[in-house]
Amino acid sequence: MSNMESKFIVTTLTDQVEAKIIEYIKENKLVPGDSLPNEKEFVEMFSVGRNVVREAMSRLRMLGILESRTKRGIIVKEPPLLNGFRKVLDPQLLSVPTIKELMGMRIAMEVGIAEFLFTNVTEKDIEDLEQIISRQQAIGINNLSIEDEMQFHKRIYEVAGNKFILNFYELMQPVFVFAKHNYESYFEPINKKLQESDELVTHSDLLQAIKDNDKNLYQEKIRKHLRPYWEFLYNFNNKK
Amino acid sequence: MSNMESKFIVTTLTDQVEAKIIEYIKENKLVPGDSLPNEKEFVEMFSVGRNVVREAMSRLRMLGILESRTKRGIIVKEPPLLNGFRKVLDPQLLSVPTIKELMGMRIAMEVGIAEFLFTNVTEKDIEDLEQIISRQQAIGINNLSIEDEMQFHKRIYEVAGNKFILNFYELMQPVFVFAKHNYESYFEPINKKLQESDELVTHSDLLQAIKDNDKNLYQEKIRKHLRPYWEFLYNFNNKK
DNA sequence: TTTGTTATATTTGTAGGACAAAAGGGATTT
DNA sequence: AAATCCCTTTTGTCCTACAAATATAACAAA
Repeated sequence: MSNMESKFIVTTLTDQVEAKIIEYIKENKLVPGDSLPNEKEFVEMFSVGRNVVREAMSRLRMLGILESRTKRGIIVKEPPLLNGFRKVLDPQLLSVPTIKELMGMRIAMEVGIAEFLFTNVTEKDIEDLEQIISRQQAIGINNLSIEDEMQFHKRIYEVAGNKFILNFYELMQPVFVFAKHNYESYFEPINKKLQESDELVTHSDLLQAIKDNDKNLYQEKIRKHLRPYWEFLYNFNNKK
Repeated sequence: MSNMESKFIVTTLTDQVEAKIIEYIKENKLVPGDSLPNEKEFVEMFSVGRNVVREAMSRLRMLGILESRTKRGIIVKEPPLLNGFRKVLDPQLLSVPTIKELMGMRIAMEVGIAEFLFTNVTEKDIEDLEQIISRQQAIGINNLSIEDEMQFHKRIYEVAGNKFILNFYELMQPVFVFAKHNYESYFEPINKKLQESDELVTHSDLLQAIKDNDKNLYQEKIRKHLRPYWEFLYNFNNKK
């Protein structure tokens, strides 16, 4: 079975059993709600110790693929998509290049959801967004508190109506908050330069594009709005 | 958010220890490369059995947050972002509404990466895309083989230059392949309707927009190109 | 017969011991 | 000083044991 019988054991038994359990689910076409064999049966099926089976199932349980209750056995679940992603998205664990890619992802998402935003937006949504903007308090040049900054964008995602994208955005927030906290001194000069060249885009500008029902303009503006983060990360990366 | 609010929310010791180990990493500001206490020390630190500590660490090892080698102990790693995501992205485990949200994500991404696509694209990239299109063989109305369909889009992502987004797309592929396989009969009528209304967009149309350096047109066209999938899922959802 | 209660057996969660394999560190030899 | 060998530590795996939960069977009551 394991043709890599060398000093470098890259796959542990747990890794293998984890894969085998997933394989079992696929082969037997189990869908959410169906029940799996219990631990003992897997132990016999794979000829491994109970610990190995338990570790493998523990992983799948964490991801939300499995759920087990004492005596009732183990059932397959529809997993929350971002369970594992959440735990990995710790700014402390990620390098700047990785954070830069995440920022690129965010820009792409916010530009892209304009497609949904403009078909879904209602008068009430626009009022909400106006309210949010009116409560914002600028600190320096286009520099809002984390909460204010988040609130507006989150509302945009909500209007767009894709829960997965919204969850995704919320998970990525800590990373951006971290970046903003740690490198705030970088943003001010970038913002200043943008302001001088008349390229600075505020939330009001974004809302105006929504009111005008000008999707292309909105996409252009959201890109520019997020540009300071992007530019900072780009510079940081090059310097390093 | 992702917690299914069942009557009995059971947090096992393993869940708690998993959280505590992450907490330990944060509190001690451990970064990739730093080493953790060994199993025994965690056992004493948290007053639990070794199995519990091992299960918790096994999870973190799977996500790529930890790496352990015999005797050298355990070190913190920069985790691959999509390790956990990959395992839950099994079309067999996901419901149609979830797949629909993923499709929305894809549309947003492909519209959004136009921002990067148009700044990065070179003459050679355009030649490549032309080559890819020339090798494609249509089956029915704008219906390509999975491989042909994938190849073009993958190349677009590559040109855009964000590895995370590319990985993300590649992970989602099986889901879309599954949808296409299972519901192929739905696509033909949708495509036919689009063709009659002159709204059908082929890869050639997309490439033309790139050649013309018309970003807004490209974004409009990529949305329409992906629309059959979207529409199918929308209909399917409503019917169900 | 049906319903309600109790007892039994099964299954997961947790603890802890044992041993093999790997690898760092130190002692020994050349 | 360099190479070699031995000891010890640490992870990976197996095993036994027991507590808690609960499905199932057995039994009692209506």
